[in-house]
Amino acid sequence: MPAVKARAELSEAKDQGYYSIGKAAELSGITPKMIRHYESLQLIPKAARTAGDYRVYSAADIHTLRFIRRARGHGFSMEEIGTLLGLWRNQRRASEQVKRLATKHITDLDHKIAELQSMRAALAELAEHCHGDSRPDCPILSDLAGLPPAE
Amino acid sequence: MPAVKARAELSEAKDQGYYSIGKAAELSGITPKMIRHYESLQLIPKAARTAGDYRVYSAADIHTLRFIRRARGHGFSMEEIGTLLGLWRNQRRASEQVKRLATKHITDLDHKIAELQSMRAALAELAEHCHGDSRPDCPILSDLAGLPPAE
DNA sequence: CCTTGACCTTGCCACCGTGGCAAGGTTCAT
DNA sequence: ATGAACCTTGCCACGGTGGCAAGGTCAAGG
Repeated sequence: MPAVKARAELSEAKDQGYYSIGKAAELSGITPKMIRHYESLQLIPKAARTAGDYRVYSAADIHTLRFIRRARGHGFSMEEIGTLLGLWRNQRRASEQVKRLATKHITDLDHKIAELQSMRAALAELAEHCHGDSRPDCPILSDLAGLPPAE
Repeated sequence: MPAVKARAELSEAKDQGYYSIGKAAELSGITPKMIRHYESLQLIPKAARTAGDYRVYSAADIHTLRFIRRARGHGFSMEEIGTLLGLWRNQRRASEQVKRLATKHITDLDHKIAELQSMRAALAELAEHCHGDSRPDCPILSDLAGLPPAE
């Protein structure tokens, strides 16, 4: 008897406020591919399935996916997002835990920013002294070669 | 007849100023693993081999490896480094080409820096308003959930 | 001569986050 | 009933790096 209702199950699901993975992707801004990936990482619970084995998502699931998308936007790693989701779902969390995670992430970002900035500064300095014309002499290459800027 | 000289070939090579991959790694600051990887990417030419199939490196090879290490330190991608190596080896290059590559890379760095900085600013703002105590209310989670900072 | 240990060889798997493609199944509208 | 649009799983790729395993080579010392 599952076969009987199978044919219409997806549209039934739609009627009841459930979404296919494509629709969930559209609503959350996460590709179907990544939604499946997050499921495999156990970031999100296994989606319910129709008789035809299609995943279906509730409005609450979409909400979770949006949460993930925003967290990615802040640069959190998948692992951190897993923790954040746990805290979000736990009504008895302490805001201290969230803040600690965020603060740690901010210092990570600071390190990355500082690293990129020092690369940028070094390169800008070199590029500034490069003629940038048809001559071969170039302080950038000299630097990479480990020579004094022999310009 | 290769078998005759095989036994001593590595030490012979050493006498002639050639280095094993481990020594090259030590001198260049690049792990043996990555040296092999760069070879497979054709970033560096295939190393010569002893009769025992050990790779051997000349002082010039070490120089190239150092070049790569410095370029990585400036954040250039492998592909960009390939181009830089080509320019370095080409006596008739125009410094303009090098400068263009570097300038492009600087703007890439600027984009990344700006992205990280905006993440950092947003998070810092949220974290600042988080009590960070035992209470569950947290503007960081509210933000991720897409809610107004309901604090 | 033979052993020992340090080094080398190749090859495969992992990370992270994402994208692509292929081969097949389902659903829906015409 | 057919075709288009969607879904399913599974594998491969990127970049750049690390790890591990199973085997070969080399130098030194008993």
